[in-house]
Amino acid sequence: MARPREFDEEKILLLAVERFWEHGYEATSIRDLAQAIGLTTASIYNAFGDKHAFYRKALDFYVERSFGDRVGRFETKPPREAIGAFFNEIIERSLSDTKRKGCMLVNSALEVAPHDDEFQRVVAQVLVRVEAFFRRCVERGQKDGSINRCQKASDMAGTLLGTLLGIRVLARTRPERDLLEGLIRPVFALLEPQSQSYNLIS
Amino acid sequence: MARPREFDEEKILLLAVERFWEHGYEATSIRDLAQAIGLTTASIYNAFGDKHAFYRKALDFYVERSFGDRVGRFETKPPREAIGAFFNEIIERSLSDTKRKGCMLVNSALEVAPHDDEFQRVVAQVLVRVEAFFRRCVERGQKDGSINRCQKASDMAGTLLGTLLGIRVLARTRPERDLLEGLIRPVFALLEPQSQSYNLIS
DNA sequence: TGAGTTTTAGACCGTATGTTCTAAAATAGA
DNA sequence: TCTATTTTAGAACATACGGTCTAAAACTCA
Repeated sequence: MARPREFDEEKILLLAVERFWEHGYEATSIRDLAQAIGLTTASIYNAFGDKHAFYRKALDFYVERSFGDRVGRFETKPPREAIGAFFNEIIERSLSDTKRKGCMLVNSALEVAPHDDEFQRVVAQVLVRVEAFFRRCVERGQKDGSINRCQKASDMAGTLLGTLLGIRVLARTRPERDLLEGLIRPVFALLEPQSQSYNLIS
Repeated sequence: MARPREFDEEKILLLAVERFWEHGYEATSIRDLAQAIGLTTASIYNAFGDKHAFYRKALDFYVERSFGDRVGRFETKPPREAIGAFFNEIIERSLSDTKRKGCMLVNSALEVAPHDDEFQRVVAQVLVRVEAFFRRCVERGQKDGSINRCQKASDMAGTLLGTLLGIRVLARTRPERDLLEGLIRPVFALLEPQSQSYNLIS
């Protein structure tokens, strides 16, 4: 038919994610991207549309990489463990994030979603997915007795989602292990079947 | 001495905060600001320095308005009430935030702090202040028996700070009352002296 | 009133932005 | 091998950016 592409779309998206993730939407120019990726701006426009569409594709790519498999992976574990492993991974990730990129979804939630209905929907949808994952974990745990039944599963799922988002914000300016590990302790205690009798101080 | 200023610095800062808050640092141009404020760019540069310094002044102004008096106001109340009132106010504020501006400090934590040491310090300092406020509340409550002693005050303060930040992120894309009020219920239960026996479902 | 000083208005500077154009290069099918 | 089609490279376009300059305006103090 015609001249074939000289690049691998997946590799391009990986590099695009990297830059959008680190600098955000506004502070990343098409020329930045072109140089980092090794393409001309014309090729980017030809292959991905305009900047808005390119960011959208990068974000989708990021989301699928970050949540797609992860949620499934954790969901096979016992509920308490699943939640614990999820948070531990987030904390380790946050602490080893030397470039302070944070979470691209959270970044998008604050930078682009509030002024753009499309991104608003996309981000909200992912947050709903994460919340649903937490709720399923809590419900399973409450059924098998490994998670405290004092709180409604939906409330607990919200708390876990809020805590997750809080960690991602906090770690961006204060990536301190003590702080992050300390703040999840009470939340985990909340899940513990008889948490109030454990962790007693003095 | 010389020609006097034609504007009131406080009114200018209020308008500048409004725009920086709504659109962020990158997406707000000096011309945007000049027009919104009713000054020329020359006057802005003359009075406030460059864009970076102007944003810094706007952020400081915002912080003092938002945290300065508030923390003091709440600190006179009984500890549990102080924390409860604080969160209720945040939730009401988030739900009535029709422009979805969120919290300018959180926005700064994600947009400017990670790439700028000065803002990194400023934001971290405010977060430390808020955390300290929560810790003082928890410590007072644990002393007078109104707050559960199962968790360390510093851990609880972290949890409260994380929850606060989480709410501010979540509300930006999903400003739903049920979600926000639900998510703080388990956190409040954690404070309750014998929370596990209350809030029992079925 | 006049000298000195600061603020104002708006043109201006160089650069960067998102995006498109032109033309060459590279393929597939006839 | 020729034609059709697509992707490339990079110049080009219009606009917007952060920031400065010039000159007039507006004041204080002598």
